[in-house]
Order: sequence, then structure tokens, then C-alpha cells
Amino acid sequence: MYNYKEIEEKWQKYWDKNNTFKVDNKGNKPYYILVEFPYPSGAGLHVGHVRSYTAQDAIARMKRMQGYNVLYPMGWDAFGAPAEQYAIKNHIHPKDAVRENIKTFKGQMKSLGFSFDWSREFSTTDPDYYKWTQWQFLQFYKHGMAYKEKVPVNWCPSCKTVLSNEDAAGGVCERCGSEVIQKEKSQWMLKMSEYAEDLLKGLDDTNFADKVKLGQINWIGKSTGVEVDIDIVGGGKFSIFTTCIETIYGITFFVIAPDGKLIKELMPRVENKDEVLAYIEETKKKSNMDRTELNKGKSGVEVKGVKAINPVNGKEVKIFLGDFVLGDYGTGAVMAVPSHDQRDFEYAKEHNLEIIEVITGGDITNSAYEKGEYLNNPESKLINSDEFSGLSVKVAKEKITEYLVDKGIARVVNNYKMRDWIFSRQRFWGEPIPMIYCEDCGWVPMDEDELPLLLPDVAEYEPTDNGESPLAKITDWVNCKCPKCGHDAKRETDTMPNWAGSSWYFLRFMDPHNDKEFASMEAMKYWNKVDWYNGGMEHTARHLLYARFWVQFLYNIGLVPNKEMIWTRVSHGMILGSNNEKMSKSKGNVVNPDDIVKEYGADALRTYEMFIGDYEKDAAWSLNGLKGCKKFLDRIFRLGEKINDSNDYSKGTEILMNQTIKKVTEDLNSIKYNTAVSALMILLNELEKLDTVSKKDYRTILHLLNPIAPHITEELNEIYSLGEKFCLSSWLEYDNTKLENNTYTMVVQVNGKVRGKIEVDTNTTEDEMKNLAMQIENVKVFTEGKDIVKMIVVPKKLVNIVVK
RNA sequence: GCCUGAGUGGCGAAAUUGGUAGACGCACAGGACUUAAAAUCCUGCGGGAGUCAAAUCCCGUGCCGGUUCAAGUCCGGCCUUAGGCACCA
Repeated sequence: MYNYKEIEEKWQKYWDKNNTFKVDNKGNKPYYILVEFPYPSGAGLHVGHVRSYTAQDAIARMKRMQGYNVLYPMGWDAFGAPAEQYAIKNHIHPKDAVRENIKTFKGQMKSLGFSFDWSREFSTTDPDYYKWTQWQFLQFYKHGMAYKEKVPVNWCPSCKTVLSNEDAAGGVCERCGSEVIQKEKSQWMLKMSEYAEDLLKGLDDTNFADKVKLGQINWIGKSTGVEVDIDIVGGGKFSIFTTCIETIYGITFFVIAPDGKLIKELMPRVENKDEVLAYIEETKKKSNMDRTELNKGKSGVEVKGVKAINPVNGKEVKIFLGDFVLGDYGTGAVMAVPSHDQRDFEYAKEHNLEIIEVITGGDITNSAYEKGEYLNNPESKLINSDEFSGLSVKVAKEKITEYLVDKGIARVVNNYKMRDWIFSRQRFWGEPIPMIYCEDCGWVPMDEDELPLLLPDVAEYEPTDNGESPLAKITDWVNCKCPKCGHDAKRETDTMPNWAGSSWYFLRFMDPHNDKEFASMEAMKYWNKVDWYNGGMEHTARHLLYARFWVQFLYNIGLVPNKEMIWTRVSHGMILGSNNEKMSKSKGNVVNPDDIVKEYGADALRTYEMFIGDYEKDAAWSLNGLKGCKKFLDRIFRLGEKINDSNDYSKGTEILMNQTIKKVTEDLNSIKYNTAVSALMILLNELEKLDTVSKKDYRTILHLLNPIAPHITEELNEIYSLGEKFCLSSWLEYDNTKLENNTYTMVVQVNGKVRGKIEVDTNTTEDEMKNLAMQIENVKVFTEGKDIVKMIVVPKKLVNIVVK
């Protein structure tokens, strides 16, 4: 048992005092390692944070030793609803709560020995920082990328507050249980949809893991199809979007969105107004999620008195209102082909509508013959489709599109699922949106010189009754003069979402104290990109997409050097409680890293979290596992008692030493921390077998362990005067010529089953291998009296004898 | 419903990407040291047959098939489970 407490404090002080990890924006080989900065909650650091911060810390420490100028920064993502709610609950101003929480977090991080460059620390809530978030919002506005629009929000009439989809799950308010309704609210929006194609293409300039890229691709949701104009009997028209134009002759009805514009236009002609209006009201109670998840597309009412015309055959068909069609996706109207779309099929059965088969090869008596099936069936041909009958699906798709486009009533279009970013929040604890409303001039941006627009320093940060931001109550703050005409005007009272500050914080770390610009081009060019970004899987879709959008916009207006500012993204798995469930207070399975550091030391916790399992997968906490790693460190410590004066590897250890250097280096570079630790355990096991251990042996194992367990290794290196401090040393190189022993275990199989093993010289030729294989007694037993069909030799590995 | 992962001992997991399945660690059992315990050290540890003990053999990576000299790994079809979502026309 070593005195980890004393040792860890000593080295943490040393690093602090010497600014060991402070970096300047100069020097060769810049390397930028980033972990998602945490939201500093009242609960303190989670053992899950420790996992990713240690992982990136190990890379940072190794890269420094490899001569890179490593930027490994840390800051605080402290705006947002959780901070506000915590503050309300505990009757503390969010500003004070955040300050306290940051202090706790920072202390915890220091006690774990993370090599952050603390000179670059900031919080998104610092006016010096959010000044630039606001400034960037103004650039969005000035380039026509920000606009205000009415958007439906989840509204709880009882709590009088806007709810997230999550809090409104199932159409019921999570807090009070009342029914949630959809309410229109005017919100600031960012035109992210304009960037859909660029965000898709930009992925080629990144090194994100495939599953991360796929997450982005799915979120953007590109689909190519045809938009067709549909005439309404008696005048008027609307458009539908379809990816299955080949089924157009199978249309037996149309479905339009109850929340769309079209139904409003049609209202005067509707015969069953009451029914239709009731359905529209009903829909308002449902969130998009409920509309798409629960109803399975069967609810709806016919819009009587209005019919639409199928443009290919002039047939008049009914129009329905269906809540599965969303007003803000596509054109807000769809063609329904029950023969070849299962949802349409069920809808048709429910409402007794005609079903016309237009593609052969399937059986449509009980279910639709869908795209996924007929596209894979080369036999499928069109029927009941006038001149297109008899064509294959693929050809028909092209011909029908061509026909409609030539007629001037259709366009080939790309449709994207990704919508514009709702950028307003009716909250206190966020960056104020620096816009002013003037009766005469409309929305006017604040003067950039007057930024930051500070949050008022008041005690009233609880939500208002009418869903306005708490800021709306603070008249001193709200009332101002129009920057354009000087008349009385009012400030925007909505604040930005917490995604805002985290969309560009990695740029600020490159130049955190700049008071002229958010970061200088020079600094950003020096660091170039975030080389290695780590965060949770839950952020790989949205946060990453918002950040990329933000960066691409800044790039397009010439403010950042690259269109993509993040090169590699990796995601870590969660640390679960020992019962294999997510850690939570209510389940009583929370592990506080402070307790572990106190009882076992930071190095033990770090080593354990690296050893716990595949970094990208979830892992359950195990105290016994932790103890095992503590034992490993104790053994490392005791190994020093066997040290001798030699500056060479001990006899017989050289090969394993070189192998381990290679293994640890490669494993750290490929986020396989668990096997890096295991390689060190194997090395220790071997060194312990020796009567005495050389200085070089000992320093090597400490050196390799240093990125993961920095305190104990620095200490032992110093105690035994083995050499320069690791934080100032170069990383170890391995000798390529000393990775192999001169013998290996050759495996002999008969028909693929292992029947013998034999130790042979590395230089053994293939013929010799075959001969040696045949001489093994047990191999003879299995080959005797049989014909040898062939022998397969895998050099330096095995011989497989195939017999009959 | 769709998308993306994942299923390997009592447990956490390895497996050079088609070549000895279970490295390393935990737990457990036996032993050494100790008056005793803790700590430490040594030995064993997938299941079954076999043996004083071995050797050796059979089975075994969610299930069913397939490809191959050889499959945890590749292909087809299922089941279970975690995460994400968008009935996206």
C-alpha cells in the first residue's frame, strides 16, 4: 500500500505551479484534443466524465511526449434549463449556483490529475464569452439566416410553461399530468435547412466513425423524389411529394395535413366543416411524436365537397385529413396508394376506399406490396397504368417522371427531413437574443459595439404565467430605444438554447482571451481543426450537427479557416451502476468519484476506468474490479524494491518490452485502453518473476503506464532516480527487429481440429513444418490409414492436414 | 414501425480482422506465511468423459442453415437486448 494521497497531491501541485500543461499558439506539430465540456450540475462530477476525460488525458500525455504541442482545454457549458431549475429549486441565483458548481467540478478534475490547460478555461455564461455568441447570432441575422416564425410548441395549460418533447411524452405533462396542447409561438429560427446538402457533403472532410456519420446522415434525412402539382376540382391546386412516382396510377385518395395551409384555403368549400374543424382541434393536442408514433396512420376524416384530380388519368379522388401527414414536412400533402403502401392500405381498409393494383408480383389481398419488395423483384411490372403498363419499375419511374416534368406539372426534388433550428427559449438562464422590436422599424439588431447584452442582475428568474421568458417581467431591461430611429422600443425577451454556446466553444479554446474577435484567424489556422473530439453517443447527432452547421456558416462568411473544424469524433459508452442500470439518485446506484479518489486514489480510478471494458460500449461499475486495479498499482509500487543499477533491459525481457511498447502505443492511438492496461499487467507479471529488475525495465513500465496513472509513475521515477520527469520526456520507441522470439508454438490440425502443438524455430521452412507435423504421435493417430488430401501451411502459425 | 449497435465462462472482457476460443482482471476453491485475521505469495478454475495423476477425447462464442481445409469472425434467415428516431410519403 503506497501513500497515494500524498503522492497525488504532490504532483498535482507540481503541475499547477509549473504550468506544465499550458500551451502557446506556436511550435511544431499542433494537436488539439477535446472532450465535451460538462454542464456543471449540482450533483458534481460523474464517474462517466472520469472515463472520457481520462481517456483523452492519456492521449494528450502520450502525444506531448511524442513532441506534439497539445491543446487539451476544459470549460463549462453552464447555460440551460437544468441550471435554471436547480436554481429555482434551491432558491439561489443561477449565476451563484453555477459559480459554486464550477468550483466543485474544477476541484474534482484537479484531484484526478487531468492535464487540462486551465489558462484557457471559460464558461458559456461569462459575458466575455456570450458576447461572441450574441455577435455570431447577429451575423446569422445579417446574412438572412435568422428569422422569426410562428411555431407550434408543447404547452401545459396548468403549469403555464413550454415543454420539451421529452417532458410532453404521450401528450401528458410530465410534471403535473395535465394534457399538453400545441400552441403557436413566435420563435427565432436559424435556416439550417439551407445547409442540408453541405452538411451531408461535409462529412467527406471528416474522419468521424461510420456510425457517427450515419447518425448525421439519418438526421439530415435526404430523399429524392418527385413533386407533382395536383388540380382540385372546381379550381385551385396543391402539390404532393413522392418517392414512388411509379405507383401514381394506383392513387385512390389524397391525404393532407390538418395543421397545413391547404385545409385553411379549402375551408369555404368544405361541406362537413364541423367534423373537419373538430379533427383539426383534436390534432392540436398531439405532438408530432404522438401523431407519428401512436396512431399508425388510421385516424382521419374525409374533406367532403372537395375532390382532386389524378394528373395521369384525370380520375377524381377523395381528399382526407390525416394527422400522420405533417404540415411542415414536404408539401404537407401525400398521394395515397393503398395497393403499394402498407399505411395507405390500412387507411383504405379503415375508410372503405378502393385499392388498385399497379405493380405485379405481389399479393395485395391482405397487405400492400411495398417498395422494399417490388424494387428487389425483377419480375415486377406495371399494370393498370395506360401506356406505362408492362414497363419494369425502374424504367417506369424514369418515364413517368419524364412525362410529368415535360407536361410542366412536376419537378424532381430533394426533400430533407432536417428542419430549421428553433433558436428561441422562454427561459431566463440563456444568452439574451440581441434583437430589439420597434413599432416603426420592426426587428432591429443591436449595435455590435454594445455587446454583450447582459442578463439583468435580478432575483426574478422564475417563469411567468403566460409562457413568456422571465425577462419579459423586467421592464427596465425590456424597454429601450430603437437603434435605428431612436424611438421607444422593446428588447427580445427570449434567450438562446443551450446548444448555442456549445456550437462554437472549441473555436474559442483556440484563442480564449481575444477581446477583438471570437477567435483570430491566425489562432484558428494554427490549430487548424479539433484533431480528436470525444463525447457521449447522445450528442453525436444533434450537438455535432448544430456545431457543424454553425462552423459552415462562419466559414461561408469568411470567419473560420475550414468548412469542417472537427476531424475525428469518438464516442464513449456509459458507466452504469453495479446493477447494470443507468446511475441515478433514485436507484441509489450512484458512485461519487470523490469517494473513490479518497479511498483508492486517482490513479486507481483512472486505471480502472480504462480497464473496465471496450471504451465505446457501456460498462457496469464494479468495486471489485476497481480493487483489482488498485492491487496492480500496489504491485507496480513494490516492484521498485527489487531494483538494481543496470541501465539495460534484464536478460530475456527485451522482446516483451518492445512488444509492450508497440502494443500500448498502438492501443492508445486506437482507443483500446483496456488492452493497453492488460498488456502492462502482463509485463508486470513477467517482471515480478525476476529476482531483480533493472532501472531500464522499471522505467519502461512506468513510462508506458504514465499516461494512464501519471502520479504514481512520476513518483516512482523520482524515488529511484530513473530519469527525467515523464511530463518532460519523450515517448518510447520500439525496435522493429526485436519484436519476435526465435521460436513459436506451431499448431497442427487434422481436418481443422487441433491435434498437436510443437515449439519450433522461427526460420522453419514450410516443408520442415509439414514434416514436423506428421511426426507428432497424436497426429499419426488421426491420419493413420487415411488419404492425405492436402496440407495447408500458414507460415509461423499452423499446419492443417486434410484427410479423407 | 424504422435505423444503428450488441449477444463469448460465475462476472468484466480478449482474440493479430478467416487460423490454438476464453489473454488480462474479478469472484471462487485449495495451499504457504500468521497464535489468528487482513495483506501478500503459490496452485487450480467453460461443461462433460477419462485417470491415482496425466495424456487424450467429445461438446461449447444467442438460435437454425450455408460457404471454407479452417468460422466468435464471412453469407442467408430468425430470437433477445441496448441506444437513436422520422409513419418522411
